[in-house]
Formats: sequence, C-alpha cells, structure tokens
Amino acid sequence: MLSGKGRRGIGYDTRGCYDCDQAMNYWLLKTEPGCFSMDDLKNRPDMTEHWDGVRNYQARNFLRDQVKVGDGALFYHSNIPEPAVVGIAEVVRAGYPDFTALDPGSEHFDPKASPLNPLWYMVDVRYVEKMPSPVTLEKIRNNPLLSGMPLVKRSRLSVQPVTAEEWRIIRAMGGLESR
DNA sequence: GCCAACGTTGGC
DNA sequence: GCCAACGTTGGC
Repeated sequence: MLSGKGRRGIGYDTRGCYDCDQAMNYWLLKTEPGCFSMDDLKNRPDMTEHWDGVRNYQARNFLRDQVKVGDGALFYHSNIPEPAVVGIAEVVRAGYPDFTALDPGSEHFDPKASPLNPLWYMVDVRYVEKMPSPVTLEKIRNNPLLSGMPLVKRSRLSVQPVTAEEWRIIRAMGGLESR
C-alpha cells in the first residue's frame, strides 16, 4: 500500500492509524488561493465543494482509501508570499471518482481516465472556521513539535496526513479553542 | 522569476 | 528496470 518502498524516508505508513475505521483522521489540504481559497469555500452553496484536480498518485491514494466523512482538514494556502494554514474544513463525502478527469473541457482532463477506470479521486469538504490568525509556514517550521510534518520536509504532496498532536498544536497556534 | 525538489515519461 | 530528460510544485 501507499506506493510501497517508504520513499525518501517519509514514513506515511507509520504516521497514524489510517486503517482504523473508527479513528478520526486529520489532513492538510493545499490549494493556491488564486485558484480556490478558503473564502471561495465559504461562499459556496452549503459552504461545500469538491476537492478535485488532485493528480498525484500518493495524494490520490489518501483521497481514495483513507479520507473519511468527519475527518478534519487543515486548509493551507500555497504559492503565495506568506503560505499558511488559514482555516479548518471537514470532510463530508469520502473518496469517489474525480469526474473532471473525464471531461475534455476541464483543465484537469486526463485522457487515461475512463468511467470504468476513473484513475483519479476526490472528496467533498465543507467550510468549518477560519483561523483567527493564520499559521504561517514559517511558524510551522519554527516549531520543533511540527518538524515531522511532510509540509516541513519539503514534500510537495498536496494531500497530507496530520497527526492528532499536530492538529491540536496548529489549531492552538491559530487561536482556535482546543476541542 | 529563480531554482531545488521530485514526480513522470519514455528510450533502451 | 534503469535512468536521463522533462515538467511541475511551491518556497523564496
């Protein structure tokens, strides 16, 4: 599972009990705010949107196999002057085929995908709350307790697992109540 | 805009 | 199955 091999020492398979049906899991979802931002999510009907367009196999595997309804997500803005976790979303639909891969008109179209072999997967997420103060990448890097995060290890992975401890710490750093 | 990291592709 | 070339991500 998980593309085997434990590439480059990032042991995703040791970062939590992702196979436990009962366990609440946490994730970090990256997006370029110029493309889709936390405010965009808030402004959607039901404050809900498909998390589509993921075209990386490792990220795809998380979406397809492990992200569950009720899981928490750190909403991360990338590729801007001050990249940061800006808020919290929750998963409201688990992995299902990403139809944008089948749509020739979509910028995420993938000719290798087909209805019988959808290839790419997405989940649906709903806006929960913004961080009173965004937790910048710089702050995350400067916190030794967060040094295990793929984000800090310069992984470009756009869907990443977050441990319960990291979740708690980042929420607190952003000024959210512990929960 | 630069460029390091790193994922993907394709020739062999 | 190796690996060079190439493309993309994303911090800076």
